[in-house]
Amino acid sequence: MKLNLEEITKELKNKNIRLSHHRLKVLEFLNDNRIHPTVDQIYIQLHKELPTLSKTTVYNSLNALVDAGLVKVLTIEDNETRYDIVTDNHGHFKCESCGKIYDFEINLSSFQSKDLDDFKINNRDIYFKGICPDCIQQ
Amino acid sequence: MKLNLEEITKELKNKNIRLSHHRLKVLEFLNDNRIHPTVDQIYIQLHKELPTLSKTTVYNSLNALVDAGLVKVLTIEDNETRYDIVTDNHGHFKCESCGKIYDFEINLSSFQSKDLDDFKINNRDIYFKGICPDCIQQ
DNA sequence: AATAAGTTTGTAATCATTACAAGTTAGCAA
DNA sequence: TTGCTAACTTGTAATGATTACAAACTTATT
Ligand SMILES: [Mn+2]
Ligand SMILES: [Mn+2]
Ligand SMILES: [Zn+2]
Ligand SMILES: [Zn+2]
Repeated sequence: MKLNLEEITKELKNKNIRLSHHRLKVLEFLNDNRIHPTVDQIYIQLHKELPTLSKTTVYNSLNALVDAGLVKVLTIEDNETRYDIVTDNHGHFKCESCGKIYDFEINLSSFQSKDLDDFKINNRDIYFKGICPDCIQQ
Repeated sequence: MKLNLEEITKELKNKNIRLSHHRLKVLEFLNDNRIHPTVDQIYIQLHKELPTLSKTTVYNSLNALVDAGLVKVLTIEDNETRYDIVTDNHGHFKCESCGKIYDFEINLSSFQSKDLDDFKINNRDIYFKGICPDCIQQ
């Protein structure tokens, strides 16, 4: 999938965030590598192309992109923050054997609970864990 | 609700974990304060009664209780691990205004995703965020 | 080109969590 | 009851992720 730069620049402009060279690289990485990467995975890879890139910039860029709503944070594991360029609602499954994170489609609006009738829900995260088919076969 | 000590001791024994004085205190705190507390909240409170208690012991105790399946970890926020003595499946809602975490009932097994037909699911976490009724009224 | 606002960098600081070694306690068996 | 051993607790040090900050740099606008 190709990034729509005009669209993205517009989104960012609303929040006085510039689409700098490095931020674009981070976006490209997320777009080309749909693996819900950690900061380190992004940094190590991009640093090969951009030797002057600092890890702080990766953090700054990701925070700016999250603020602009272009990227979503995943806290499926408590010791590693991951990032997802797909912001449409979907569920995440982490394999406890190989560590891979899978997307799955799920109708989140069907998750109604009477207990929440009077609550304003802004965000829904669904995290499952278990064993993926590849690892079951071993 | 009263803790069933025999039951708990048996659970722990299976894993060679003793129900020591401090662990029992941590369990009691979780049982009496259904607020999904952080390590710090537990430590600060218990330290008043047990001045020699160290924070490491709170971590050790919680890890042991989680290993034994008596306590569940919540990673609803990436910068603070929380703990729940209620291990039955239920959802969690965090109010972005007051920070309070609410339980809600939800039938997780009734929501299947075809994408996960071949996956073995061990754990399901549902985290919602938004504004709670108390904060909406302000 | 001048300007101002936003960005990047490197380093230092912070915060949560774990590692470790030494001393203490609990549970079991003699 | 006593002693033994494994498990537990403690304090401190180490680790790892993330943020703070100031100086240098870049970008967009005039
Ligand atoms: Mn995803
Ligand atoms: Mn709960
Ligand atoms: Zn797997
Ligand atoms: Zn609230």
